[in-house]
Order: sequence, then structure tokens, then C-alpha cells
Amino acid sequence: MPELPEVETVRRGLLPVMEGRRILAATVNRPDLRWPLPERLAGRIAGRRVERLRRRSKYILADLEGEETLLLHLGMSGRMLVSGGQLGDFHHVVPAAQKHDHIVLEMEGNVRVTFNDARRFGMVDLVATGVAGAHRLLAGLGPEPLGNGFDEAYLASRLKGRAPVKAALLDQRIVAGLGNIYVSEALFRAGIAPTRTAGSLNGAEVARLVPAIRIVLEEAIAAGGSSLRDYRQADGGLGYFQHSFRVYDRAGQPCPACGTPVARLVQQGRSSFWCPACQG
DNA sequence: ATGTGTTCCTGTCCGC
DNA sequence: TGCGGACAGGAACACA
Repeated sequence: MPELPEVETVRRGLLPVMEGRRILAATVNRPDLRWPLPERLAGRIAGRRVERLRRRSKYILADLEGEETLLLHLGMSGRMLVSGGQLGDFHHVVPAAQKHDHIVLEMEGNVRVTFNDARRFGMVDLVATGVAGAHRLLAGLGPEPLGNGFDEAYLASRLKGRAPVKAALLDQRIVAGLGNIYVSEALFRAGIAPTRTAGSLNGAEVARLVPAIRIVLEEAIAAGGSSLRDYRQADGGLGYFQHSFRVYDRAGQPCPACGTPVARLVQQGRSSFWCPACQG
């Protein structure tokens, strides 16, 4: 579910209730998500202050005092939900536990942060802060698409081979943070068919693709992400970038540029949406 | 080294 | 309504 814009939106929502605040208590309701959770996780994070809340690709990193970092990935259906707080008096209703509430953090400030993940493709680990970047899940990630390390020269150097450009952009080693929605949207904006071979793109096409990726991600962040099914912001609210989709999930509907029906195809087992007329 | 297909899991929607 | 199948914002893993 969550791609870079959704994860960044969640991070921003968690910032005021987590950064600088202490985790007073933690509850862990099952031993594993996608993988086994760290041993004694609840006890190891309880009582510690969150010094920084960062994002790398689709991961959220909570640097805890004592040089350990809580590493979170939301998978397809993960949510980080904030409850309590503002009401602040003894009348305020503690929300009932929901199905799939796997980890609950009681934060300083009378706020609860709950990690809920129906499909359990999410991941959580606890690592030494100094070597977090070398964690097996982070070590191979490519550059942040909104950062300085992502430009035309870099992307051109990595778009090689016969795999479809769709697959290349989904490859987190090439660029970190894109997912199924934003790859389709970026390729539409760049006028490149998802079926094109990565190595077949010419310089002009790569030069269009870089800003197309950047702009669509920035617009999606500004819209609070895209809510199709599971995704919610930290406050439970919906993102609204789904209303700005030009091709994703719009099979059969007219291309916003030329009116040709948007096509859907399956690549690597995943849907791609595109305009056969605009994207060459 | 590449490229592709499968797998994990739950929930929802659509057609019969 | 019930039931089966398709499909879903990810990505590691196993194999050609």
C-alpha cells in the first residue's frame, strides 16, 4: 500500500507525538509480522525517548535514546495510527483495540500510537543506530528520488537491460520509494510506455522521467498520499491524491490528455496502467 | 548477473 | 446470501 508519499505523510503525522517524546510503555501482541519481531521488543523500547523520526525509502526509522533505532515498514496494509491526546481529560474515550493491532506504544503526552497491519507484510526491527544504514533491508537501496543523488546521469546509468522500464522503476536498488501507483503515474507524465525496455530509453526520455518522478511524488506528498483501500494518515484521515490519478486504476476511462481509453496490463504480476496513444 | 514467477496474509468486490 | 475467484500501495526468495 504505502509508497514514499504515504510513508512520508505518516512520518509527518507521527512527528509531533513521537519526536522528542518518551515511549512510556509498549505492548506487542504477536511474535511476528512478515518476520519474527525482535526478542523482548516491548521491554527494550519502553521508557526510551524518540530522538528523531526519519524516513528512508518506504521505511520509518525512530532513533531512540541509547543509540538504537526502531525500523518500521508498513508493507501493503500497515497503518500507524495516533489516538488520544487532544481530548486530554478524564472523559476521553480510550479507543477499543482493533483487529490486527500488533504493536501499541503509549507515548508521553497521553497519546497512543498503534501499528495495525491486516496482511502482516510489514516489518519491524531494532538495530544499532550507527549501523542502521547497513541493515540488510536498507543496505541495497538506491538513492532517494527527491534527493540530490537522483538525477538524469544517474538514472541513465542504471536503466540497462531488457527488463521493462516498469520493473526497473519498481526495483528499489535503482531508485528507492516508488511503488505500483507512482511508477504508472510517472511513466504517463514522461510519455513512456511501461512496456519499453529499460535500456531502450534515450537521453531525452530519461531527462523527462527524472522530473516526472519528482513532481508526482511531491504532489502526492502535498495531497497526503493516496487512499484506495487500506491507507490512512496517522490521524486516521484519508489521503486525496487518488483523485489526481491520470492513469492508475483508471482502465477504460479516457486519458486526461487525449481521450484514448486508459489500458491495463499485467507486468511481473502487477497491474500497469497507461495511455497507448500518449506513451510511446 | 538478469529477468521472471511465486509466496507470504487478510479483506473486499464482483459474477453466478 | 453464499461461494469462488480475482485483486490489492511490497519485496524477499527461488529459480531459469
